[in-house]
This record gives sequence, C-alpha cells and structure tokens, in this order.
Amino acid sequence: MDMRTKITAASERVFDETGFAASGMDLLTSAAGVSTRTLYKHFGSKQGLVAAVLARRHARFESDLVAESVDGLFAALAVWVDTEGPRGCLFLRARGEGGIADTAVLAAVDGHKQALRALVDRLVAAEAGENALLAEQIAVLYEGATAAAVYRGRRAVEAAREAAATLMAQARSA
Amino acid sequence: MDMRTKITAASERVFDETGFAASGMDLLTSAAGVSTRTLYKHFGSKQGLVAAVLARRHARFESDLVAESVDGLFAALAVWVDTEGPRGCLFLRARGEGGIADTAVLAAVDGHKQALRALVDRLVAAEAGENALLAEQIAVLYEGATAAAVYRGRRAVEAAREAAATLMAQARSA
DNA sequence: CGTTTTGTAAAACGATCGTTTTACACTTCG
DNA sequence: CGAAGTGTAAAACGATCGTTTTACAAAACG
Repeated sequence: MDMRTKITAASERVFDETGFAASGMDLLTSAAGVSTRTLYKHFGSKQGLVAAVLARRHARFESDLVAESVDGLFAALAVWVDTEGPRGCLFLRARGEGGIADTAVLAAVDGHKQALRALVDRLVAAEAGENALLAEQIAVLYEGATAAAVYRGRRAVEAAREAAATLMAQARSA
Repeated sequence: MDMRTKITAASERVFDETGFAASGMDLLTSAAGVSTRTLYKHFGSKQGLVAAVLARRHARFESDLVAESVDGLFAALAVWVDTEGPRGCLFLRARGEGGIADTAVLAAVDGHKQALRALVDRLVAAEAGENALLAEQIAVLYEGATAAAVYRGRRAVEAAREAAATLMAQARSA
C-alpha cells in the first residue's frame, strides 16, 4: 500500500469519528503510522489532506454504490450504515465546519452531491421515466436516511427505503 | 435584553454561519458586544455557551414550528429556510464536530430529536391514525429536506412536502 | 560506491486557542 | 456615603494548533 492510500485511509476514519477541526495532525499521523514530515510531503497541508480524504470518500462511495435500482440504492445505504456506522454525510459535515471549508472542499462537496443526484436521476428515469420532482424526492429521502440514521439507526434507512418504493409505485401507476 | 439572551442570540448566529470549533471566543464576544469576562461569568466555558445556544435553538424551533398538520410542518420548514438560510440541522452539526460534543451537547441533540419525533408522531396520528412506520418516513423526509436544502435550496423542502402529502394520502386511503 | 530518494524521530516555530487575571468605571441600594 | 454587584478593556496564562526544521537511517539506482 502506497503512502497516499495509507494516510488517506487512516485519516478518513479519524475525520469521520472525531470531526475535522477536532482531529489534530498528531492524531492523524499516529493513526496512519507515519511521521509529520511524510504527511506534509504528500499533502502539503491539513486542507490538502481533507481534500484528498473527500476525494477518496467519493471514490469509495461510487464503487460501493453500484445500484441498478432505486431500491438497490437504499439497500446499499443500509449496508454502508451497518458496516461503517451511521455518522451522517462526511461531505456535509466538512462543509458545516466552515473553518476547514475552503474552495477545494466546497468543490468536493458539490461534485459529490451532483454525482449522487445524477445517479438518482438515472435510476428514477429507468424505472418511472424522466421525473424531476420524483428524483428530488428520492434524493431527499436518501439524504434524510443518511442524516436520521445518526440517531435513529437502521430504522431510518428502512423507512426511507419503503417510502421510496411507495413513491416510485405511485408514479409508475399514474 | 438581558445578557444571556444577548450573548446566546449572537452566538447562535456565529456558530450557525461559521461552525462551532471554527468560532473563537474573540469572534463570539465581539459579535455579542460583550467582554470576555462577562461571557465567562454567564456561561463558564465555551462548552457551556454551546449548550446554552442549543437550548435557545430548540426553544426557537418549538415556538416557530407551531404546525397543526404534517403539511404545515413542511410549510414552516420552508419559512425557516427562507428566513434563516439553509445551513442544515445545527444539532447534528454540533454532534458531528465531535470535539465540542460533550455529554451536555449529546443530551441536547437527543432531546431536540425526540421532541421533533414526538411532534411528527402526534401530527401523523391525528391525520392517519397511529402509524410508526409512516411517522418514521415523515421524520426522515423532514431531516432530508433540512440537509438537502444546504445545496438544493428551497426545492428540497418543496419536494419533501409533496412526498409527505403523497405518503399521507396513500396511508389514509389504505 | 556515491547519490538521490524516502522515510522516521523529535525539537522548535509562531500563531491562536480557551481561559484567567488585573485594573478600572458605573450602577444600585442599604 | 460606601459597599456590592456588574460591566468593560486589555494583558497574560499555559496549552495546543498547523507547520517547518534539524538530524539521521535505509533503501533504490546510476
């Protein structure tokens, strides 16, 4: 495993569990098992590391969420919540912390959300035809399941999954 | 206006716009127009101020969201987003920052979310009878609208509102 | 073999953090 | 009047922050 992967993998976990601002460089380097100097050689700054972690998160998101249906999207989210734990959307959390939300971070958040939206659009269109409102509703359900799972756990994802199925069926029959 | 209100009102805005960890005490005191000493006399610590701000937020939430229907709940959220701006749920953001999420903060988050859930339960029961799954779905839509509005704006709230209406109608006719 | 690269360990940098303290002004009220 | 209470202004506290630097080890490669 190369250094960049080793460091971003460990940092992703630390940021996710501890928060961005609250994760100091000492914690990040010791979690990755590398020296301060090595980390700075590869990422330049903490903001650079944050951007790299968000890029990794997005790549992981895209490889894990290979859903071919709206229902499969929520099934994949349920698996993610079970295996990674329910800690909300890391992109929105980064954005919400403001102090670390520089231009690169904001661009990473926008890119991720646009990709997610494009996926939802495609799945909805395949099952119920082009329907911008329905796609927005499914996307809101997905976002809500991610956020609500933080304090409601698996139930939130399952409820969102069933709500999505109801909305899709309703749109298909109309 | 008494000191506690003056300080918590200004701090709520600062925390919301800047993030918790990224808002230093200097920024908070100057935004409130008070001295460092006065702030510490009233709140003891930054964590104490955060807890007081979350308590104020919850009180404001309860007085603004006097909804008597599920649809009214989303209508009130639309007004909130229009007037306050879409910056996500302040409670989940506080929780997500980890570094400031002490026991008091976690308790404030839980209390707020349980109150929100109780409100949804009551509104759903009044319109469609006791229905735990439906209430969970409406709550997820509400949470999703709050989160998605950060990058989708008003549209997310309107989509959630219509999705909730569809789910409520479906449940009422079943 | 000698140089370059890539890494570690650890000290040190200035800046900023949350917090405390010192010193002083203005009410309030017995 | 005089004491207590509440406020401001500003310096200073030690701790920690992100970052840079110094010193050195081990492998890679011409």
